Parts: sequence; structure tokens; C-alpha cells
Amino acid sequence: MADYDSGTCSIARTAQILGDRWSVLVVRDLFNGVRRFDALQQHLGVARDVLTKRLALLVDEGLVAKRPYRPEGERARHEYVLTPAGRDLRTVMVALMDWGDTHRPGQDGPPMSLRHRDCGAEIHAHLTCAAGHEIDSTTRAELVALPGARLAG
Amino acid sequence: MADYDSGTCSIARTAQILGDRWSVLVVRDLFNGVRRFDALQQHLGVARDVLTKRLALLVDEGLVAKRPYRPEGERARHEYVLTPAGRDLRTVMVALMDWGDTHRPGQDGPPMSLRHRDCGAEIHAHLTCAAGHEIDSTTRAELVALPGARLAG
DNA sequence: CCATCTGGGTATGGAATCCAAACCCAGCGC
DNA sequence: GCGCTGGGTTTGGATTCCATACCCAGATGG
Repeated sequence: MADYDSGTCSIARTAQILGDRWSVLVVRDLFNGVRRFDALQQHLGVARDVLTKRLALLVDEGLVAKRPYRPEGERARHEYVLTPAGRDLRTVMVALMDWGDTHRPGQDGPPMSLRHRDCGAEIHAHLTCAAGHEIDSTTRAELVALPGARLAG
Repeated sequence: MADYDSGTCSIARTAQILGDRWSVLVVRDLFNGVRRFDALQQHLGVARDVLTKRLALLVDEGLVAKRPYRPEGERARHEYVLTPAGRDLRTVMVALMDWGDTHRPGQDGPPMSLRHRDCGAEIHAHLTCAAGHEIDSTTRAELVALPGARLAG
């Protein structure tokens, strides 16, 4: 695959949006229901100007919507919420969380567990092929170039 | 969840390793069989010193092993290969790729397809709960704090 | 009306990173 | 010995990061 252009890959395109220390954590907090600038800033401990830039980028890329909202009898504020495209990152988030739980558990075990609200069972990410076979980390897979690929140059 | 320490989360711990523009792409190339420093450097277009640092970090974190190897009759070289922990990132990689294929497809459609070698069917990442229910992006889920969690301070 | 508080930012300046390009070193082939 | 190649390290300038300080608009209080 080294013959194909590195930047034309979907992983590269996604990494261009999420590929810095904060974006992933911002998205995580948005999943967890944090919506306001100040709350994000304090919870993450990120510098304010960096958070401004990250949020602007995520809005630009269509993962986050910035909406005005007015709590009862207070003045108008902004809130940041995930768009459907942003919510589609849940699989990525859970995959990251699963990896961390397995390989960087901390002394007291995993800190959080994501549960299916209807049945209470834990949610995890995994791979299957379209024919229904489970793919574990030892299963052989192969990458096939499609018309959308471009040769490196 | 905003009451819990942001850094104690498994997503944060994983993002600390993968959270920059290059690490994810390095891991991707290693998955795709690129093993040598120069090949990585040229394919990714990353500055050499940055690649040196990223690889050192990935080795440090146990995702990558640096091994000497001697091709027939040539002198000894190094190669970089994923460890089992590194290979466990496949779910993350596929989830990133799936998101990019869906939301950043490019004009000519997805550039690559990952296939199960045994049956040829496409591989994708998805979420299920331990009870076997499929979780899509509209399914309600809840995050439960475990003993490993820490309150923010 | 004036002062104050609060959310959501900008502005500023120093530290850390990134990048490209140059340089270095060891082993081989000649 | 002389150059070529893989795998780096060095260097200097451009970005980005971070903490802190500052700013502005709309309540709120007097």
C-alpha cells in the first residue's frame, strides 16, 4: 500500500480532523453531555484560545453545531452539540476506550463503563466482516485499492 | 460525567499516545506492512526528526518494536513492527476509516477496502452490547462510573 | 443610572513543536 | 580510499501551545 498516496486515505482524512491532543477529548465531553464553553474549558484544562480554535474547526467540519440557547429567564448563551456526523464517531470513541481499558487500565481498573440503556450490558467495539465472521487481532485481512485511490506522487 | 477527572479516562490515556497528526498514520503504515524508517518518512512526508520522535514514543509505549534485521547479504538494518498491543489498535483504525469513508469520501468514493482474507467480505467496525444487541448511533447509552474513576480536582 | 458579575471569548508573550534542509556516521561495493 | 545508502541528529525559522490578562454584552442589584 506504500505505493498509494498517504493523504488520500480515509484514516488520514479523519486524523486530520481529530489528530491533535484535544479534539478527541472535546468530542468525548460533548458525548458526555458537556455543552458549554466554560464547562469544557474547565473540565479539560485546555487553554481558552485553543478550545476556541478546536471548536471552530469541529463546527467547520460539520461535527459540531453551535447553537444559541436561552435557559429559563437567563440571557442567551451558546451551546455546542454533536451533529449526526459527530455522533457517528461513537464507534471510534468506544474503540479508543476499549484499547485504553485493556492496555492502560490504571491501578483501579477501568474508570468508566458504557452500557446499553435498554438492557444494561456493556458496549464494546469490534470488527466483523460483511459475511458475519468475527475478526480478532490475529485474523488475516487484506487491503484492496479501489478506484478512489491515487498513486503516490 | 463532567465531575470526573478528564485525564483518568481511557480515551484520554489512548489519545495521549495517538493524539497528534502523525502517530495514527505511522500506525496505519505499520499495519500496511511498511517497516523501514525511510519508507515511512517518504510515504508520510513527515519531517525526519518528528518521525524519529514518534517512533521512539510508540516504542516506549509498547505499541511498536524496533528490531534489527539483516536482508540477505546486506548489512544490518532496523525495522519497526507492531507489537500485539499495537495490533489491537486495528479496531480503532477501522473505525476511523469507516468514518472517513462515510463522511469524507472524496470524489471517487472510498480509496481502500479492508477484506477478510478467508472470505473476501469487507470488514467494518461496529458496536454491540454484551447481550448481543447492535448499537447504532441513535441507541441510547449511559456511562457508568466504576471504582477506577476519580473525582475531578 | 452606575457598578458588578458571568459567559464566551481576544490579545499577548514566552515555551514547546514542527518543518525543511543540511549534516553525520557506519558498512558495503568498487 | 570514495562514494552510496539507511537511519538518523543538528540547526534555525515558522507555527502552535499555554497561561494569563484583558474585553464585551446582558443580566442583576442598588
